[in-house]
Amino acid sequence: MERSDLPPDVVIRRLPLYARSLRYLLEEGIHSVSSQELGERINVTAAQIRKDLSYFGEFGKQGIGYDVEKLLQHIERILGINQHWPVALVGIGLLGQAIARYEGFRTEGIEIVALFDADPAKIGQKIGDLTVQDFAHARWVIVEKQIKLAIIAVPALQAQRVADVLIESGVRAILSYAPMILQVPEDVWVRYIDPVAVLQSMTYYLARDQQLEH
Amino acid sequence: MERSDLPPDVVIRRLPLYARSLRYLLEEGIHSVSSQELGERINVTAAQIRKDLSYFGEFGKQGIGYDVEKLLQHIERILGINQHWPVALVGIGLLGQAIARYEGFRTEGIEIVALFDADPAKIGQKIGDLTVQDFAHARWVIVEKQIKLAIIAVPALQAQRVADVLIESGVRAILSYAPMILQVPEDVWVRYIDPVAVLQSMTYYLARDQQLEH
DNA sequence: GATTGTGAACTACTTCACAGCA
DNA sequence: TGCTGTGAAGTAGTTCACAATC
Repeated sequence: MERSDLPPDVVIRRLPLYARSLRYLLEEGIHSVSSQELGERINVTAAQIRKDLSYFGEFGKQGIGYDVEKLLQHIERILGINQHWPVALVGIGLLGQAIARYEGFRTEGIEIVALFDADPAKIGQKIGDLTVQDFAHARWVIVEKQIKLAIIAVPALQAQRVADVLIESGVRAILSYAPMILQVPEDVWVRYIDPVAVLQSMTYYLARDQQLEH
Repeated sequence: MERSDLPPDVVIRRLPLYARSLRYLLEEGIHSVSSQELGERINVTAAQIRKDLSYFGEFGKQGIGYDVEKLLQHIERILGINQHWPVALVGIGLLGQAIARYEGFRTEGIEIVALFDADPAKIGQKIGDLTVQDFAHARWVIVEKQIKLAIIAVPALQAQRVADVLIESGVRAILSYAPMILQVPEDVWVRYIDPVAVLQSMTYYLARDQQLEH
């Protein structure tokens, strides 16, 4: 393969799963792994893993496999999660609070450093060591802290307005929990967390199987 | 196209987005829509929408487009969300509580009808009109209420054990928030909500753009 | 005139299968 | 001998482009 081939986005989206699995291996004290073994843990074929990694270099040893720690470091470097990425969270409802307190977000490159809400009842409230700030001041904080990544956890109808402000302030990637497709400039990345859509896509298969039973 | 072609899973996963957009159109009082207009709202090409729908039948009118209400009904029928799907939620931490209280889950086919946790401090607690039950009793409840769908919101290391019990009890589709790939029989569907992985995949592009600036 | 439904063409992604190396 | 890295083959998904038709 030409190294000039850009890695497809599907590959980029699998890398965090590889990284996580490698971290679990390390915790178990396993220091060497083959593409086969790694694949079995995360339900991906061995060929897929090898092909994915080949976009970025040669990290394994024939006859042996991969050094877990080294491969993890390579992947973290590729993803940029060896760096520190400050994240803004907008919307401190129940979901926002759960996100703000979730330990899993305090790992590998990502740290929530600012909380925003427009509700006066929420502004000033403390969550962990952070204080909820007025969304009206978001711009200043985002510029000041050089925040490029944001999480949106506001109701559907407010999501676009919030996204517009964030992007204007310098945010370049958004993770949105709002059930609403956002319109953004093409140099901004948006991904969605949409549990309802996910459940509704699974009911298709359940309904179909139910048919077959009768 | 042969109607006998099975719709690919990507198509099934897009249907809930089409349905949601159609509901929003109805709320705006719009009763007719072309594939072009619908596509612009959800950032999907017109051809994609038409092709997707063609797996299931012919729902539009040449020169006109689609009747919003009728198309919505067709899609809800296809997805099986015209039926009622009782859902079990396991893990009533902060995230579980946010999920249990989230209004968005109380729509279109889906209803959380049982809450489980293993923590004695949580068992008996009321959330909305539901009472948190001991996970040890999950099996009986799942069989009794014929629950086929479950949401897992427990820590990573407990997720597999929880999934095993759920599946043994009759659950056939799982939405997991745990950062852990589950091993399940092939007739069980699993999907993941993994915000950390999503954020970490976006840092790739941010890091790359940062490179280009220098 | 506008817009659907759909084969055909195209693009993207995955898997195969094996040379090459430890 | 065992396992990687990778072209080639195969499979899946998207877009094109246009006949059909409202």
